[in-house]
Amino acid sequence: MAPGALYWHVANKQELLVEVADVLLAEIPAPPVDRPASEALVGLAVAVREVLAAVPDAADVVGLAYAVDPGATRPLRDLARLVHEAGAPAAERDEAAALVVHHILGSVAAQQDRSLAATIDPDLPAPDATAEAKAFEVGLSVIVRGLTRSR
Amino acid sequence: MAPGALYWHVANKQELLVEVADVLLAEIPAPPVDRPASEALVGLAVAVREVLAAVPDAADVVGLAYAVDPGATRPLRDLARLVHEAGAPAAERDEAAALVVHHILGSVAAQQDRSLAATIDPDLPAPDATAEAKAFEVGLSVIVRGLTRSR
DNA sequence: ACCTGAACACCGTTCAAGT
DNA sequence: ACCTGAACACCGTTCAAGT
Repeated sequence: MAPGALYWHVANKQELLVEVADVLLAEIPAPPVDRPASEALVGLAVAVREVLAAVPDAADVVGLAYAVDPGATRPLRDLARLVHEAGAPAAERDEAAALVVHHILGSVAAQQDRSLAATIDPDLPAPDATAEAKAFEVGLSVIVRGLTRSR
Repeated sequence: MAPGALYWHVANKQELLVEVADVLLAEIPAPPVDRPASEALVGLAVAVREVLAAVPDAADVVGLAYAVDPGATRPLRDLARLVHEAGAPAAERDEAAALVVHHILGSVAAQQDRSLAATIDPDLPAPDATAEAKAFEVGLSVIVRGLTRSR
């Protein structure tokens, strides 16, 4: 297809990227209902992070879509609901959910930045995926503590 | 000056933006020593966010620099120290500091994304800077609670 | 309805030539 | 040492013309 053909389907590049982000997030399974909210929240956040970590530039794309419409995708709506059930007051639900999303996207972007930097400059160490995931979960646990503390 | 003249001073645009970010971060005052760490942490995070929000692409640029070398700039070193003093165990200090940085950069990127989207699509609301700052502080307070809870 | 092909403006970058 | 001016490749977007 010629590049210009895309503009029959979307108004601009941003709109295209939003649809790409939707497709990426759609393959994430719904969180379990028979678990504590804080536990389900951690599981969902880890799942979202895993999916995005595999896709170059995923953080930018999803970040743009989320910034424009935070409730556009089901996994991120689930995330906001679980944040509330895990202890965030209703009035602070969206702000606390944004914190979780920022941590996910920041973690993905940092890992991809380190990976890119390592291929450009061979002196730099390539990131270890399991260590990155573990560091992410440490930050997550700080958030979860902050949420449960607030009810 | 002609645009090409810049390339006598820097290798590429990314390097230029890194220097811009460094200059901006450098003018952030050191946190006060006569205040509780959690309070100083909030003040510093807010100051960093304010400065970066004014610079296009600041989140990407600082994110890349931080991913490669988290301790490169003084304000971000101060941030990691205050995170520790606010309650993060030494073993989790860097991971908790990364959480704060992710929240700062995510908040800045989201605000700039929304601003850009509003100029492209006039139906979308332009972001309100003070509301954005307030939402950021709600997330920050969740982090601070999670930190103080962990000691 | 959907696509091609050619065009346009814009931008990051290079480089020979100037002072 | 530092800058200009012209060039280049690349990319987002438009649009008339095709099927």
